[in-house]
Amino acid sequence: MTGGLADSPPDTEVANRDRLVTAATESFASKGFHATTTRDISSAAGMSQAALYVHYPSKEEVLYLICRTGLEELHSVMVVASQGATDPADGLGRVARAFAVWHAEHTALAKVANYELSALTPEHWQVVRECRHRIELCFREHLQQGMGTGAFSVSDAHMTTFSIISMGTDIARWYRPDRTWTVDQVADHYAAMVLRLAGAEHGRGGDEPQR
Amino acid sequence: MTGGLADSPPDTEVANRDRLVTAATESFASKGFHATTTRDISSAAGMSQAALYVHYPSKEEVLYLICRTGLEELHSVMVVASQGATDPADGLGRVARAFAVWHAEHTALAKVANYELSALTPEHWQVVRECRHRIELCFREHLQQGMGTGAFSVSDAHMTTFSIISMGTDIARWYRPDRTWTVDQVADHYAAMVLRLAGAEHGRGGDEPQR
DNA sequence: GTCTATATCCCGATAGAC
DNA sequence: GTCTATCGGGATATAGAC
Repeated sequence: MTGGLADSPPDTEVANRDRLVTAATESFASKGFHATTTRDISSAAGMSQAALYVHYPSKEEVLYLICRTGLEELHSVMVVASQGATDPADGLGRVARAFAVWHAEHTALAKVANYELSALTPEHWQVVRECRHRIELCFREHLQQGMGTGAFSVSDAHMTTFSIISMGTDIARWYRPDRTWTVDQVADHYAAMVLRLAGAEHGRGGDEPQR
Repeated sequence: MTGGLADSPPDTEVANRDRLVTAATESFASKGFHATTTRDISSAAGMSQAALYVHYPSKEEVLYLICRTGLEELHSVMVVASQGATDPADGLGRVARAFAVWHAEHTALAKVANYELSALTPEHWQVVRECRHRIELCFREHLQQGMGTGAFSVSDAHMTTFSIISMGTDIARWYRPDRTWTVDQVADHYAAMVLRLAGAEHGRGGDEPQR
């Protein structure tokens, strides 16, 4: 870019950029943004403290990047999961499952994107807020769709949506991969609970079409 | 205590102690422990920065006091609420209701006691951890009791307990008193959702005894 | 792009007068 | 118990050599 003849950038540069973000995500998740120093991040990435400022203008910008890209990825996963759903319960279940899988597989990222937002600048907080709103809408729209068809029975879609999201995001706080449950078990249980919250139990037999 | 003749302590002393804790709770909740300075706390309480150290040995001790007393109070509220329950569903519903009311009425305290724990010393964290465990047990015992009698239908008591607590604690993050819902509405909705998670719907009629 | 060294600032906690 | 003043340490971010 700056005038060299070689046009294949050395891999170490992008690797360093990425390692900084990875290290920051882990530290922000475990100790919190303000308890994490730029030395923590840089040394975990195998670099000097000053090297961080070559790649990112400030510690807060690193946080912003983590939150924004993380939530955009989460939203994308949810949208993809909902494609091809056959009915509201199927759609809500798919989205819930994807939500749980993502939170179980990206616990550090999820914790940062959910619990460190108060450290963002007002401008960055606005952007992240919109990401969160889209995710919220994704759940609520599925919920309201089923309420329209009679597949669900929900007294308040907003509060129910909050509860669904609370249950799911908190998976990132209590789930440990090396423990009692697999990611699939957690996701299955979560999806079942979401459908219970939606009041989606068709009688008790299970799959029989409603007559 | 220190030798004075008067034995009625001036009210301002206890008031100052309390105001420091109140101010710290608010600031820890909104900005986080590490983003809060001792000057923030003291000035919000109307005192100089050094005055904090007359009443508490360190900022971390203030956090510890807030978390411990807060969680003990919450547990106490839950125990009292469960007294006089007629059956498992009634008991779980009462505990859930109390849990929701407390979180809606003490949003700052609840946020600190749930999301600032990583700033505690290892020793203090152990104590707070036990408080949290008792609260968790309170829910899980009611759940398992109903599973024993057949009143509830739950595939995994531990995961369901986590979800119940996640839904409830997160009320402190989204509930605003001056908004759409009253505390009672939130508590009613939460209790109903908890019973859904427990699978406590007896058929569909409601109260009829199971035959 | 990475490093060492440093500027600048602010924090938690203490000292000592009143 | 409260205050003003300050110590010692460590934070973010920058400067400048390589």
